[in-house]
Amino acid sequence: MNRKTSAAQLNPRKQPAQRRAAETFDAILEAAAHILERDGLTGYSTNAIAERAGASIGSLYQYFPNKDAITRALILREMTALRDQIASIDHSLSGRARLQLLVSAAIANQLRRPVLARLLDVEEARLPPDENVDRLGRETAEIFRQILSSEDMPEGAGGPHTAADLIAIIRGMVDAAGRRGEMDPQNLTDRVIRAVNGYLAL
Amino acid sequence: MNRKTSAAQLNPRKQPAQRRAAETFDAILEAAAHILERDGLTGYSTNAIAERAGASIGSLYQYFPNKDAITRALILREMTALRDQIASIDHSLSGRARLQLLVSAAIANQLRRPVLARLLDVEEARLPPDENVDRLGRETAEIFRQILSSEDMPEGAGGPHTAADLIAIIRGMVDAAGRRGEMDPQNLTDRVIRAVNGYLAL
Amino acid sequence: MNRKTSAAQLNPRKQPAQRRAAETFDAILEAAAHILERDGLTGYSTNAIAERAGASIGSLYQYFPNKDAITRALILREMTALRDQIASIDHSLSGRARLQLLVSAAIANQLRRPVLARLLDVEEARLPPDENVDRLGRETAEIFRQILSSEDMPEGAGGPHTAADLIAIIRGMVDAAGRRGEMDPQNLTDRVIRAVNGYLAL
Amino acid sequence: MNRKTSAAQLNPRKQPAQRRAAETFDAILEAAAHILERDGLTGYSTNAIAERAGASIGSLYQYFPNKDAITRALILREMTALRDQIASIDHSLSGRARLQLLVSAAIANQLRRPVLARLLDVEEARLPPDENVDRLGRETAEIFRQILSSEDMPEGAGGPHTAADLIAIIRGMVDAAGRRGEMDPQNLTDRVIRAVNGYLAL
DNA sequence: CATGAATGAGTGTTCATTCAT
DNA sequence: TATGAATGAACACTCATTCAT
Repeated sequence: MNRKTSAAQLNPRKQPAQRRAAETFDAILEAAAHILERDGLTGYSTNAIAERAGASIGSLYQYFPNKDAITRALILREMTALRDQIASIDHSLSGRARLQLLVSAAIANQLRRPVLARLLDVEEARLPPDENVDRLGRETAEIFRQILSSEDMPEGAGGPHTAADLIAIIRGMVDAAGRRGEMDPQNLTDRVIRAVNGYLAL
Repeated sequence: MNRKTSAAQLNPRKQPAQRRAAETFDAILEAAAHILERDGLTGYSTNAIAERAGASIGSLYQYFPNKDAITRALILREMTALRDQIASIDHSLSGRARLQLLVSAAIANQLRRPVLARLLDVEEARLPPDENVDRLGRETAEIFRQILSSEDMPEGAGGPHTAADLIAIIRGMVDAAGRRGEMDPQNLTDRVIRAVNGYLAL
Repeated sequence: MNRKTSAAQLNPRKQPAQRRAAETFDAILEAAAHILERDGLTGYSTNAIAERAGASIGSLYQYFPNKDAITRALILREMTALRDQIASIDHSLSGRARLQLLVSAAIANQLRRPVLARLLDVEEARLPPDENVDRLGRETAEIFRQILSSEDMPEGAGGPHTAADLIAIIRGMVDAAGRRGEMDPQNLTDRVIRAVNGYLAL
Repeated sequence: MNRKTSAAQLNPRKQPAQRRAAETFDAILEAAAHILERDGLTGYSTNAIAERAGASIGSLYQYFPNKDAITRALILREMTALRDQIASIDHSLSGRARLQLLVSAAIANQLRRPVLARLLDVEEARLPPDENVDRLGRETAEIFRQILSSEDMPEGAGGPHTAADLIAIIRGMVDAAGRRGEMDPQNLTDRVIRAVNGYLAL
């Protein structure tokens, strides 16, 4: 896919301090998301992104040091959305209630833009590890773990792989359904929740 | 002067009739698998495949009409392995026993060469539909369905999405574990079986 | 990751708006003409054209979507030169006088760069029909027809094939002379005019 | 088109002494002619020729040292046909009568397989000069000259370029008609004869 | 002699990235 | 800072030709 990825160049170039800069930054990200959804990895080129964003290719490179940095920013954007959502779950609820909200949020996150989510998964696997992505992943897993270690949870629900397994089950099922063109999100959600509850022996 | 782009040449070019030909064919496939595992999609080029196979680029194109045909042959090879394995499960066993064997086979299949399996999944999603791949997929799902509709299986285990869901759960969990570099296959297998059984309410 | 072969991209990619762009565009065209003359179709490669034009291969593809588009632009350039020349013939002259000017212009056009003209004829026959080329051809034939249907022309001079026949006679004689390395253009012109007048029974 | 054309390798490799050899030789030539007519220069490859001839590519190279030698043999075959035809014109006829037969033969020769004739013209221009081709051309021109210098011919009909001019006129008109898809050979023949007679001031 | 698998230089084309304006 | 023309390494693929069997 890409030429060379010198390690130090994987994150956005500038903090978009000014309004206009932030707008261009977001426009590029959303353009990238759109192209990825509409044309897949095949059509995902920097020139296409810049054109769709209404920016010049030169401008794009003012905000991102290279193409992978755009992809990574997109991954971070989506991961952050999920993290924020599950971080806001009411702590006073029971473990079980919080778990249902957690799982629903994860499903919704994957189901909102399923094609984009799938391709970002693929890209995430291709990219070298990134500190920010890793940190967000750890934070998300930590929230899972807290909920899974509530009193009303079964023994062992808080095992070292549980959070990762749950996310993998959700992603796997939703991605596969998306590929098959499955259309009924409620039915899909029911099945995913069944799988998660079954895994947790709930 | 100009290229001809004959639309749908997606399958191997020649039946490897002679011994030497069959060897070259297999060498190319195995080289492709190796490159995919070692370098990912980034390094997966026809020239790299040919070099690794110890063949010239011209030879490669004697056996495959284009790059995608190599990938597809690889997908077929892996799918066939799984299909054959689960097709040989003893029909006289109980439904539950056959299901455990089925799931174990699927896990083993994904776990044998996890990186390869993952990337072939990605490529399969990108490639246009192929009759042979589709047929193999249908045959595999049919075997799932037969086992899931045994007498000792729960109601609704034979639902329209069950086979696909099970495969998605297995692939999702094993792929994610592979990405994290998880090392204990027995532990992973136990968790996958727990998830599958939970999903089936067994 | 395969090529897209968008079917009918046969015309220049960008209007050379800026000065520098126009220069590069022309440099590519003239380089293509030069290569064709010096090395024939054998040496007529995009890399050779770019190198001779002092441009990179990437630049070449900024101006032309593919190799055939270069050839077509060259054909149009030569056809336009002829059309413009004969379109400017003084309408107040007698039919016979205008015919002599017409034929002289056509001979001169073919004689100016005989090798190039010949090879462009060959390529034109190979290329799929193109609207612009066809239109120019029709416009040119129409001018022929107008002159041939003057009052002082013989009966039947305006027949449906007359324009095409005259062009074919001129091209055929001049091309063959060029191939034989004939050196005296005046002598050649005299013979061509004799053939044309003979054909028209003038 | 071709890689390298070492001068000494342009003619058939062996005199087809034995019957079987002669058959294969002819089969290859006719296959080449057929491919050229059906697929143009684009499809004119040694592998296609061998396949169509029912021979292996290895056999093809037993009879011809390289691809250009096939083309050249084809050119010789067609030139020989014309030369033989016009050589057999009855010497006791008047110059004018012999001329009409001559022109008719040349037209028929070009009209018999017009696409093939056109493409062989193109290839002849691309190939380096060849002794056999040159000799045949000289012989053909000599026959023209003899007829054109008959007593009943106009002054100057036997000029140094007359034979070449006549051939060029005929080829040019017939080729162009073929390209336009003209369908009425009698009408075309009439016009060609008019052009020839006009050129000769007959 | 015949075969056809193997070769590899060469071709057209793409696209991430740079830099003069 | 923004622009977009320019760059060129890299890629998929072809085809004339060779040579072991």
